[in-house]
Amino acid sequence: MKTGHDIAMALRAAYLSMHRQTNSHLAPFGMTADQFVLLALLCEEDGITQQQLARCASSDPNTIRAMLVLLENRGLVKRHRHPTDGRALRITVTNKGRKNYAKLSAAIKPLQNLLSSPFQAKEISLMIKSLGKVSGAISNQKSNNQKVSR
Amino acid sequence: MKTGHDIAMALRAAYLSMHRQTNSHLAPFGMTADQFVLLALLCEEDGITQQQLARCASSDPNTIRAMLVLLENRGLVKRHRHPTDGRALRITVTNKGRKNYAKLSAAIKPLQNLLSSPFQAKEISLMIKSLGKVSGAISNQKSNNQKVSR
DNA sequence: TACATTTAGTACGTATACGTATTATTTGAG
DNA sequence: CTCAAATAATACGTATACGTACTAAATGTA
Repeated sequence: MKTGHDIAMALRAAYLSMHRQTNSHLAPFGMTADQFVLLALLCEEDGITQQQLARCASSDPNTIRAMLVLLENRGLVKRHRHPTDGRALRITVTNKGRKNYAKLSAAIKPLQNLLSSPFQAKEISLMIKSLGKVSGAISNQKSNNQKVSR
Repeated sequence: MKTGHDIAMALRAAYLSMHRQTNSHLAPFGMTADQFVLLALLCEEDGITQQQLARCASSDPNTIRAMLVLLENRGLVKRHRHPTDGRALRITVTNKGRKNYAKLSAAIKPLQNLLSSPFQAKEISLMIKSLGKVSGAISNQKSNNQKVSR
């Protein structure tokens, strides 16, 4: 009988494999898998804040900031003050960033196809739904620490 | 239509959520999710080498070494020279390590149950099988760089 | 046996993940 | 309007992930 621990180990193995392979595909272009995720999110929704980006990327503000600094130093994104919220920074993709994204996107297409190749369309949506259940079941757990009124 | 990219993002979200939650459950005991994985593997199969551990944990020798050094400094594992292979190190769990494992194992049981709770038994094995396909499809890709005879 | 090749481990550097603490700004209650 | 609470970003520290380069030991082959 498979347990939660088995799910965890399978998830770990799949994620780490994918991450490693993605990194090795993108390394020749001087980009990491995680940087590519940010760039992809930003190209879809330009001008969002670091906070929003952290949520979309399932990451946290500290990590996002560190990555954005690297991307900004390479001229792929820019961080502007938010017009109405003086605390926030809005992130936009530069032209160079968009060009890079297009190139990289093409470069990893084969890997993405490989990722979906062992599945039928139905299996894919089923797996994605299952992965969503995992995220959901677990992240709701956070509410313990979240609203401890002090 | 869901693509390889959608799989990747769902996998990322699920893994990172799980990892974060596991860490926060284990932090009160001074242990990380990844250290727990090593300890669990070693309790199952005591005396394996760092290489084998790297494979079982879907990780790499550098990472494994760093983690084992931390665990050894806390007296949870020991690294002995392999009796017949002078290059290898065999890792064993100490009594303290086993006691810790038992305690931690109990501590994260609720989280593991939560992880499997949104699923029926069949769904679980299906998801694990799918995750295995992902790992398999992708890690075979490595053969490109693997056997370039020079 | 001699030597090229492979393998296990290590050293070092960069990128991520994320907890905790701090600062600046916004928001909301009175 | 005033001030406490919430929020966005940042600074800093530790742990992981992993590439590359190196050393030592094992192995296979001439």
